[in-house]
Amino acid sequence: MKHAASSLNQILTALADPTRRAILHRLSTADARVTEIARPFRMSLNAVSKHIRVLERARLVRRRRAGREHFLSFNPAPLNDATAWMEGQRALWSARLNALDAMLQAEDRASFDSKTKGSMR
Amino acid sequence: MKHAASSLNQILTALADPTRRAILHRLSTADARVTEIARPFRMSLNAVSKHIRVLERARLVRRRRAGREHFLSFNPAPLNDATAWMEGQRALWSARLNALDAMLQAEDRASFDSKTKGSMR
DNA sequence: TTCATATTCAACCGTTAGGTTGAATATTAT
DNA sequence: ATAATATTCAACCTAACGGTTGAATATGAA
Repeated sequence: MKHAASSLNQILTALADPTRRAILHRLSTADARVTEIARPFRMSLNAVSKHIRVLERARLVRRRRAGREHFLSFNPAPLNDATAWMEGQRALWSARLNALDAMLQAEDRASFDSKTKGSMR
Repeated sequence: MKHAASSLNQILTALADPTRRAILHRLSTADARVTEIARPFRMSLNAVSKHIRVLERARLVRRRRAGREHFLSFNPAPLNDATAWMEGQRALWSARLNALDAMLQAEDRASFDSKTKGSMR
């Protein structure tokens, strides 16, 4: 897998913008056309159109054309890639904590041994 | 919670850069100093220092100073915020699918009823 | 004290990102 | 055929991003 990093880049940069997250949120409850999606925003239709393209590039949004109107739909699959990466980090992190914990427990055992040995004449 | 969006912004923009993800990956297995972190990269120390600041702003990295050296550590907590948002989208999405499914099943039942009723003279 | 090391600050530079406006294109409605 | 609608394309602007270099600061070592 050589494209994993670059696709992760696209997914995460797509998600990093609040407007795009709002669009995605909207689409996760119902499909919608470009104009419908743009309406609630205070920016131009063109600006929203650009945001949608970014989401498409990240494969978070799919487009189905029907005449002059384009229906957009949410595709949750790429979110798995993102969460997978995060889970990976957390896994490394907890592995490290477990190792540290084991080490400390071993130390405790050693200190207990030495104490009992000392007090046990 | 009014700062949630802006902190999500910071977290996701921090994660959206591959250099920063590499730094985080490195830190999730062991703490390290700035110079240590910078060494494997082909960019200047200053560039890495900047990346670290972005990660700090997102609270994904903590800094502990000891004399002239700064020890950095990974803080996984903000990843929860990010995954929580994604899980939210997926939840909406599957709710929607469930609703659609229920609707289709109801339709099937109706069509079955009308068929049996029709054949039942 | 002097020198070396660890790190940031400050200024700059090229590229990209997010936004605007205006025109182009394609489709539907009158 | 004409007009209205839905959407993108193209050019442009500004601010932010990722990077560089050079100097500043603070601490540790000789």
